[in-house]
This record gives sequence, structure tokens and C-alpha cells, in this order.
Amino acid sequence: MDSLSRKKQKATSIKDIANQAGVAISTVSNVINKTRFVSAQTEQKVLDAVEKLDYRPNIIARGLRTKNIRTIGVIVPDISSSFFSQVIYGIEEMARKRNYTMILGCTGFDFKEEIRITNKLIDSFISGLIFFSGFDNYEFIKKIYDKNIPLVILDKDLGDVDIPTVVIDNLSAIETGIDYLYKYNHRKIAYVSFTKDKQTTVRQRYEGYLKGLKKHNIEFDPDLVLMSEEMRLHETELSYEIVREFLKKGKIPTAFLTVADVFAYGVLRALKDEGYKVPDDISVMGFDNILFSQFTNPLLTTIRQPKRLMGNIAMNLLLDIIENKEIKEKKIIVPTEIIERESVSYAKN
Amino acid sequence: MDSLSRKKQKATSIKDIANQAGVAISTVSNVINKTRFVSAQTEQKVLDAVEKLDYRPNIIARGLRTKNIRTIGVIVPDISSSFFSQVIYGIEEMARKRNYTMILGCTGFDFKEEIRITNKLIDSFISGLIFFSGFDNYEFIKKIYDKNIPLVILDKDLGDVDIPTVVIDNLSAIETGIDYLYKYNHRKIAYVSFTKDKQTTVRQRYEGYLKGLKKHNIEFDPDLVLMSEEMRLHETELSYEIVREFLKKGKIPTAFLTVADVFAYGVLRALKDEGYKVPDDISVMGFDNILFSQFTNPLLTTIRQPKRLMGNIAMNLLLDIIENKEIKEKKIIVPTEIIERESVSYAKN
DNA sequence: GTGAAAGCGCTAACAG
DNA sequence: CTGTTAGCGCTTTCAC
Repeated sequence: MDSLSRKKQKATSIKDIANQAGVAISTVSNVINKTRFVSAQTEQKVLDAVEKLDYRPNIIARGLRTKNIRTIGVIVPDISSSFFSQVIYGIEEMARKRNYTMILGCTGFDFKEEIRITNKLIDSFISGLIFFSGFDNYEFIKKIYDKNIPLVILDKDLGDVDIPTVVIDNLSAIETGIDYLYKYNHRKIAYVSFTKDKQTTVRQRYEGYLKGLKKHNIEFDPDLVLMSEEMRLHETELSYEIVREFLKKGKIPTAFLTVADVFAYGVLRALKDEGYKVPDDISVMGFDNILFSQFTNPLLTTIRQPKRLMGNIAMNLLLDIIENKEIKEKKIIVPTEIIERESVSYAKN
Repeated sequence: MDSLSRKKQKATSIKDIANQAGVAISTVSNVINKTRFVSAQTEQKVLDAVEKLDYRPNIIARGLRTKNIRTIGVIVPDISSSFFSQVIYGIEEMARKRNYTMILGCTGFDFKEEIRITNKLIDSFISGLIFFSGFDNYEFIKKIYDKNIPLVILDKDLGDVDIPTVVIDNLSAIETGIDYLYKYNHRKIAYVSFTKDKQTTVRQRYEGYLKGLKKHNIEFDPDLVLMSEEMRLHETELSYEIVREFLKKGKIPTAFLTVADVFAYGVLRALKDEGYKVPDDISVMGFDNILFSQFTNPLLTTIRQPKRLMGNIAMNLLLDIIENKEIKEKKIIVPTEIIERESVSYAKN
């Protein structure tokens, strides 16, 4: 017999335990779930039977009754990216802590796939959903929310709606970045970003850029804005190419502010290949503070997002909602901070 | 009413459809699952009812009958690490492609937690398990296997046993690395690794190191072996510190071969801080080829593991087993290759 | 071609 | 304190 095609042997059921212990199945259920008092003596009989027959309750059968199998769905564009995987670490960590299971679905930044997977998850058996989307998709989110499925939106500001959300303050974060650069005497600050149209997150950062410039009376120069949606999939490579092209045109800024550390890596490399020294000639500032930013050359000055914490908070909020705990804030804003390292210094004028 | 504590409205069931369409429950089931012939006319009635009442089958109820909810459990030490997250990308991708759902459990390199989580998953409702463990744990794996739970071991060579496995050839991979370094005239090759005792993977690489040296008649020097288990959690930081300490002792190798790119980053930085130029003074070679190795300074020469492919293959194998397809090979070895970049050059003698 | 009914393993009334 | 039983929503025999 091919040992690969073996069938699982039939598991022992609550009925077997009841027989073995000589009690009713409800009694077994009651000792297992501690759902009503059972005399020490009967309890022991049940426990012995459980031990002897190596019984574990069938979660599916339980789920069919209780409509809850303590499982949370998580939708994310790309689990292999450093930012997402660190947030997911925080999500899973909290799920495990609170005895829930996490189902992960990746969308590959594909809009249709995102909808398909989400619907599939909802139709399956989850108790709630963390939506960590690649796109603005308010209509769709609203539809899910209106189905009364417990839901937390992660990393996307929906504005003034009722849907539970955990975000950072993207606008202020970038604005603070500009403040920082300004303090270091930078007045010609290039901005490297995804295109701003498809995602609130990205748009808010762009607004932060504009607001920061305005605040310090720096004139906005559209030539200094480097945007591409293609970078979504080839982050560092493309920012490298774009910045290299840009530098060849000769309009040289004193600093680059990027919307993701992975872009900053491309900028760093482009600068090096074009013969500029960082930070002596040009400064570079990232966003995210992913792990490798502490090992670039020079070490990357960046704006930190507390990724693991964001994951923790999102899952905690969702489970609080599911378990009907009191929710103080439906919109949680987690703080960012500037991590000063080596890639920014005083601008020479 | 607090909109957060709303209950999911009751979903429409197969019974509702039967009523609506004026047919038997079994008929509804049969058209949905195409499990026996139904006349075009009745079929249409059912389909209309499904459409009208927006019916989707209850997966849990189905699962209770069929003992299968097309869900795979994946055990992994740390989802936030670049290597793991890329493999998981491949795992999830294939699961999705074949219409399965992935449950993810992280163990944080904690031995007890690994067992606890695995048992929990097995007791839940999975159809199979991909075990991507942080430890050697043959006894435990064997026990799972003997329970006839479909199982694939990822990235761990169990030797000559029957359990389905997908691995790289760690020994040859490192040996090839030594060959490469030898070709570049290196004779004093330091080796940076986790301790070799707890994991087959790591031990095999160490054997590859020894074998490579022997093959080229390089005398083994224990002082050149830098190992620490602590690096598990602080990979780059600790390799940095260890290598810095090591360099201060004055016994300087011509090359460092590391067992992970993240270690190589630490080496790179330690070398820089101690005033050595890479590759002019000392060469550095990594292992894994994670994303950021193409952006280090200098660009890292390394041994590539095809991470996404490994994930694809593992999930594919597992699903083939579950679906009783013919299995050609129970042990799949995926090839590695050397990625030549900038961090290795000819040794000066 | 279709329907009736048993039953998957469990929880939660209800009864005593 | 404990037992009996209905039923969650589905698949699957068996009967017609």
C-alpha cells in the first residue's frame, strides 16, 4: 500500500468519550468547555476517558453549531515585501496570543484578485477580516462592512467614516520629514513616490510634501516630483533608473525624500553611480524604516512606521469588536518617528 | 444600536434554495456540486434561486460532512524574515492557484511553541501541513506523519526516510561556494554561521565547508569558524559584532563565506568599520540571495536559493498527495546557483 | 431524474 | 448535578 495515499484514521468523538466514561455527551461537552458545573468525580471520569482515547474536539462540528471557529482572514497585497511581512508578524502574533487562527490571502496588487479573494474568505468561515489593501476601494469596503462582518482596515485612511481603521498620519509624517530636511538647510527637495492617485496613503504623503514646502516658503517645482506606479512591482530597480535619468538632466536637488525605504535604496545607488556622495553632496531620506535601512551605506535616515505594533493593534481591535468589548476609538492613529542615521546632513548652498 | 456589535445576519441556506426553487435539498446540492445529472429545467430553477437569494454554501457544514475544507496549515519560524516570507509567497501562490486556503502559524524559533502550534493546527481542520521548521525535530515530525496527516517538510533534509521533503542540496551549495572562492585564489576562508548542532540545514552547510576545504587541500583552521546561535534573532547585528571582535584579534582571512545574506551584511559593515575594503582587501560571499543583496555596497556575491519556487513546489507536492495524485519523487531537491556580483575578487597573497 | 432521510460531531435548550 | 434530544447546513445513500 502506498503510504502516501493513506487515509486519516477516524478520530475519536465526543460520543466515544461519553461511552467510555459512562456519562452523557452533554456532560462531556460541559467539562471540556467548562460551561456548567460537573461534580469532581464525573469530571475525573471524563478527563480520564479523554486522556485514554486521546480525544480532541472537532473544531468544524463545533463551528457549525457556534458559527465561530476563531479564524481571522487577512488580505494583503504582497507577503514577501518587508513592510507587509513585518506588519503581518504583528497580526499573527496577536491572533495567536488571543487564541485565534490567521488565514492569509495575497492579492499581488491585483484589483480584481483582491475582490475575488476577499469574497472567497468572507464566504468561507472567518470571524472577521483585516483588510490591508493595495488600493482605494471604498465602495467595496463599505459593502463588506454593511454585511456586518467584523472588519478592520489597516494602513488606509477612509476619512470620516465609521469603519474601524488603524493608520499612521501620513501627511504629518512627511511634513515632519520636510521640517527635518529644512532644518538641515535643504531647499531643493526632490520627492520619489508611487503615483498619488490610486491610494489615500500615497496621496496623503504627497499632500504632506506640498504642505511642508509651503510652510517653509519653498517654491514647489514639479520637475522635482518623481512618480511612477510601475515602482509598485520593481521598487528599488525602478527608482534607481528613474533617478539616474533624472540626474542626467542636470537639475540637481540637495535632498531626496522618498515614500519608501526601498525607493531610497535605488536613489542611493543611482547617486553613487552618477558620482554623487551621500550625504556630502546630496541627502537622502526614506520612509518605513525596514530592517535593511540600518545596513545601507550610508545608513539610511528615515521615517519609522511601527509595523509590528500596527499589526498588533489591528488584530487586537478586530478581536475586541468580535468579542463585543467596548471600543474606545474606532480610528487608531499610531505614531511615526524620524530615525536619524547617516544619509542626511547639512545642505551646501 | 452600536454598529460595531451588530450580528451577522443569518445566511441563506440550502434549504431556502430548495424551497424557493420548489425542489429537494439533495437536488440543490447536486446542481451546486455537479455531482449527478439534473435536468436542464430544474437546474435553471435552482440557479435562479441561488442568484435571487445570493446563496453561497456553508463551508463549515460541508466540511463536517466531507472532512475537508481545503485548508492547509503552514508552520514557519518567523514570517517577517526575508527568506521565509519569500518562500511563503510561493506557498500561498500555489495554494490559491489550486483553490486552497492557507493558515499561517509562526513559532518565533521557539521549540515548545512550534509543537504547540503544530498540534493546534492538526487538531483544527487542516487537510495537510507544510512544516517549515526552525529545528531538527525528527521524532515529532515522524509522529505527525504516522498519524497519516498529509505532510511536506520544507528546507530540512530528513535523510533517508519516506517523508515528503523539499530541500536544496546544502552541502553541495556551500562546497560550490568554496570552489568559487578557491578559483579566486582564496585559501584563508572564514565561515560565519549559526551553530551547527540544532539544524540539519546548518550542519550540512558546515559539512560542505569542510568538504570544500579538504577537496582543495586547504588546512582547516577552527579559528576561522565563527558560529553563534544567538544570531537567529539578531542576524546582522550579531554577525557585525562577532566579526568585528574577530578582526581585532588580527588573524585576517582573505574571504568570508556566510550561511545567510543577512550575516554577510553584518560582515560587510564590520569590515568597513575596521577599515577593510571589499572586495579589494577581503572578499565576502553570502547565501540566499534575498532582495537586498542586489543593493548592498558592494553588491553581494551570493548563493541563490530559489525561494518562491521552493514554496510553489512544496505546496504543489502536498496538494498532489492530498488529492491522491501520483507522486514521482518524495524528495525534491531544488537547485541553487551562484550569483556573481561585486563582493568577491581575486585574493592578494 | 428526483426526493426523503440519515447523520457528520458538536452545543444548548429542556427536563428531571 | 446530569441526561435526552433537537438541530446547525450540508452530503450521500437509498428508494422511487
